[in-house]
Amino acid sequence: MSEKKRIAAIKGTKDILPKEARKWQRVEATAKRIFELYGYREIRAPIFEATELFEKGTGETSDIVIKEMYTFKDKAGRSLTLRPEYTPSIVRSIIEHRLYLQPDPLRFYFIGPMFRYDKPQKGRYRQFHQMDIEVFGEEAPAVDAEIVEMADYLLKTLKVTETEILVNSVGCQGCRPLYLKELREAAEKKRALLCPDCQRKITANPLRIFDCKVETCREAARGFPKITDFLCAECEANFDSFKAHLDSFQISYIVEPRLVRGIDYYTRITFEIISAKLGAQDAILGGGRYDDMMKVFGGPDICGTGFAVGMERLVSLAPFTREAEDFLYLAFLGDEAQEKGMALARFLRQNDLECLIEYKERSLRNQISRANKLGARWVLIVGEEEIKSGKYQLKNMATGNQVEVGKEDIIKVIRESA
RNA sequence: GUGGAUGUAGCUCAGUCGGAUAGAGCACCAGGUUGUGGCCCUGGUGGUCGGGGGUUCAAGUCCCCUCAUCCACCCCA
Repeated sequence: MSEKKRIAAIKGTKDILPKEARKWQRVEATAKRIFELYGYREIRAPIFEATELFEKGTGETSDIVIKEMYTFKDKAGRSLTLRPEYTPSIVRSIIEHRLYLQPDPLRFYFIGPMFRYDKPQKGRYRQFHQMDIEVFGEEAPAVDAEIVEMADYLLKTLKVTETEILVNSVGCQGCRPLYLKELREAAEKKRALLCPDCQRKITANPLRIFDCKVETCREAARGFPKITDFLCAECEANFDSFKAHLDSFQISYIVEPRLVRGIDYYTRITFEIISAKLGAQDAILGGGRYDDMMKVFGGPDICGTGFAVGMERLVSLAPFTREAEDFLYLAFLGDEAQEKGMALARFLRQNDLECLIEYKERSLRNQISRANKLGARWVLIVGEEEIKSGKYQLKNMATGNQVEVGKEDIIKVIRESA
């Protein structure tokens, strides 16, 4: 504590303390249950991979690869990277284990930490956690719609409200380059009206001009071409079908032609679910289709689609009612009672009852006071008299009522009152 | 990487114009009550005032640097 320099958690990381971890457990359990209902199965890949995996998968022009990766050399000189996202790992795993030759559907989910060297702020951390789901080998837009529906169901189940679903199509290798060219030309004509930042974006990433908050930029951007007007016939049909399925699910969404995913591999359908309660980092989850990644890694030509949920963001939005902890505090008086008490605690735990007992002698008043502060629902008193008679005092902390019970009846009384 | 705000006890925060042993509430520990919690009363533990340097007779207070946190840009979950 009073050492010269105390060691603190690394910038952008944080401890999830027990109270908070309880929320995470609830959210994760709910998500797993729902993912499994839709036929997804858990997959777990290593936390670090060959750096090349992300350079090729996430994309060498993406911000993530250019400036946000935790890359290091191991003792043999290999370049390794703490994963900044999960999709490339899954693709690698599928190829490595030839999972596409299995009869099982290629539907996976995953929960775990990711690492990006970003400047921390609200909803953004250097170690953060994502839940990912991915489907491979299904190109029908019905599956994209089903994914959005599943995400929607997850949020509703967790009682996350006031969210918006944004959808877009970023086109394919055929139509997107054409659009970008048109957009650049349109922006170039209005260069004088744009802020310095947006002038830079004209060449770097013209789609981002749409995000600018400067009024003159917004004004100018209104006249710019939209990707949705440039989709090729196939992409347009694909997008229309996707939207039609969402309509039949009666899921409302907003077509947002400005929705660009900052990862290079996306093709066609992309989507995001946002909440205004999150601040500047407003995406709870985001995803889309990546039809070319498997090929890029020398695997079969299998398409993929999926999304990633930001756990920190989701947990912060999910309302959480703390339930009373159903546990028993065992109060003992004297050495003999301590021995008896420890044996009793063991017995109760083996009968599936959470049980706490002190390790040093304290007054009964003190013990019951502690039981109260800790939130115990029951106190079992073990003193000399109880040991003699084999009957213990079982106190209900909420009502203050106290009954005398034998060892075998403790569990019974507690279960019956629940 | 750029910009702004904030750092005083475990938590929330006072601390005047630079002035004496750095405070409060909550929390924690003990006692008031030899075998019965919550309320109340009494006492106690806990701080190198984020760190370093400077100005000054004197710095929690003023100046510089640094670190951390928060917020925003960028980008994303």
